[in-house]
Amino acid sequence: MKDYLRSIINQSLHQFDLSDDDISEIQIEKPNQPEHGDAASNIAMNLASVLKMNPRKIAEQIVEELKYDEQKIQSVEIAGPGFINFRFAENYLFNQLDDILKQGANFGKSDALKNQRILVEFVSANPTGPLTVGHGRNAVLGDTIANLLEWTGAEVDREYYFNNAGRQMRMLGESVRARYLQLLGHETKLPEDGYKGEYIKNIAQELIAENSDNLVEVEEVDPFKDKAEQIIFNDIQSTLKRMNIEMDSFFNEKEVYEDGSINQTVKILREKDLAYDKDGATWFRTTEFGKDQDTVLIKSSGEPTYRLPDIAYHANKLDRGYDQCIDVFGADHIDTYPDVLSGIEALGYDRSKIDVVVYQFVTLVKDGKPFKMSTRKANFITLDELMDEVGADVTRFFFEMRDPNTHLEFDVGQAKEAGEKNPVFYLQYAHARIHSILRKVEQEYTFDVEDQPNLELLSHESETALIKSLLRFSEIIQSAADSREPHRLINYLEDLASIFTSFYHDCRILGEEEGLVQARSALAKATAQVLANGLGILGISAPEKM
RNA sequence: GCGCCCGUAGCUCAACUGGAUAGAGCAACUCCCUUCUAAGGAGUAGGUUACAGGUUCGAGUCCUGUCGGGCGUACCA
Repeated sequence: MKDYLRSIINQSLHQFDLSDDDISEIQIEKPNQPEHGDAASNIAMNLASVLKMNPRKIAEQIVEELKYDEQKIQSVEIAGPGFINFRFAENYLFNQLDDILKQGANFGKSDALKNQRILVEFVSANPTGPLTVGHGRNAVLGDTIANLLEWTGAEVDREYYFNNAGRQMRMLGESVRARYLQLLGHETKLPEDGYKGEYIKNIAQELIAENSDNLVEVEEVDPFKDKAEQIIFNDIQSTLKRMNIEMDSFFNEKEVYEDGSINQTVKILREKDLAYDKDGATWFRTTEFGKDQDTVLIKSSGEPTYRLPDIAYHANKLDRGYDQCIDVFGADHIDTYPDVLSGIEALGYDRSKIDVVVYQFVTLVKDGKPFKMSTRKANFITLDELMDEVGADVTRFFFEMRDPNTHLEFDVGQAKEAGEKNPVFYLQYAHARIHSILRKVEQEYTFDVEDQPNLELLSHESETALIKSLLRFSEIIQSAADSREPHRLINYLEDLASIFTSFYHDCRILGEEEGLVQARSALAKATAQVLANGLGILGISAPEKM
């Protein structure tokens, strides 16, 4: 519809002497006030300065020349400072409703990103412990953004990047060893900065079960570290699965060392004089890219900092032919990505292909008090524990319901009191309610399959409002995908559910004249479909009974 | 000090990327279950969008400054 409105406005604009630049962007919006119609354009106001004319005058001229299909548009009005307001024709609404029913589970999909291959990298937690609430936001945002992109036609891969080498992993191994020895009765202390979580003991138990005390004399940390990694990764995978998340690939940082791309990266940077040696370390001239300081790529110990493999890894992604790479990470990593982009650019890649979604921290609120967490100190709440308390659907919903860019307060109490105060249930309830009605309709009426419902019977204002709301679904998906903001979909679904509830109260289905029963059932069914499709994108179940 | 993000109803947050009268949910108050699920609905109250300037037809949204909060600012990840 928006495209149609753009095209007819564009036609009418030919009367003015305008360059293409001036009219490239014809904005169509849904007005806040219903009396302003179903769609509005501010084009006249935007052209006022270019044309040096009164915007209302421009609007009048546009409308005068406007040729539109009366099957689609019922009326066009000029209002306020120069808005052009459109009202949709009923026939158009009925046709579109019919279309929703025909498209069913596919309604809302588009091919806007057809043939685009997109890699979404998210979670990417190193296997040093179970996923915590902090990772939860990352995981859910990444997965939902991936879903949204798939619905707009892109071919999406989900990737988990990790590092199982380095100091943290050695520390993990040492922590397991200490617990192992302790459990076997040896006097030993957990290393300074060791991992104190209960899960370390469980890993040690596992080692005892498999090896009894055979590892007591072992010098290397590997048996402890490897076992820990294996158990923790299994745990992470099962947590993700529980949240309805399935990765397409796991990328080990080790790969960019082994295939030589680390060395290659440094070599190219040196050739371009963007890397140099100082104080025994290798530096990246990030000042060339607007930073205050240069950045160390390789420490004087010979060990690269994480920035170097990060750059090589992103080059690797682009080498794999992705048109767009999206990284999801927390605000604490905000400083690293400009360096990665600079690195990518220096290597000759198009930096605009890397897109970053930064989300702000999660504050867990329990018993009305904020709860600070740290993996190493072990006073964290794992995602699994959270899901034990509130369930997977609620967990996903809470992580999705806010703008990624603002702090998220996750009130466990509110989430748990799920019954009444929880917004997730409002959506699921609306869906279940519709199915409950449809079941009854099915019992009490038998409609001929060939007998098309007469949608023109849907003339109540609650019915019209509901149809209009349903029709917005595709563009909401589009905007949520473009902006990488899943909460827009939630806002929409809540609005839709609320509009449906008004319809539910105003318009009975059972007991009405048969044609009306059929038409309203069709509308209810379309609503359930959109709710189910939307919840599906969010990774939340759409129960038919509650 | 510098960089990024945030500041909207008592609380948690929206506001379609600059549009028309700033909206929801909790909490408070008043009503509504012989009617397809009351996990619901109708209504009342609650605001100088932190503050001060600026840009323009038009600002919660953009720019500058101030105040307040979060996160960074390592040869840690």
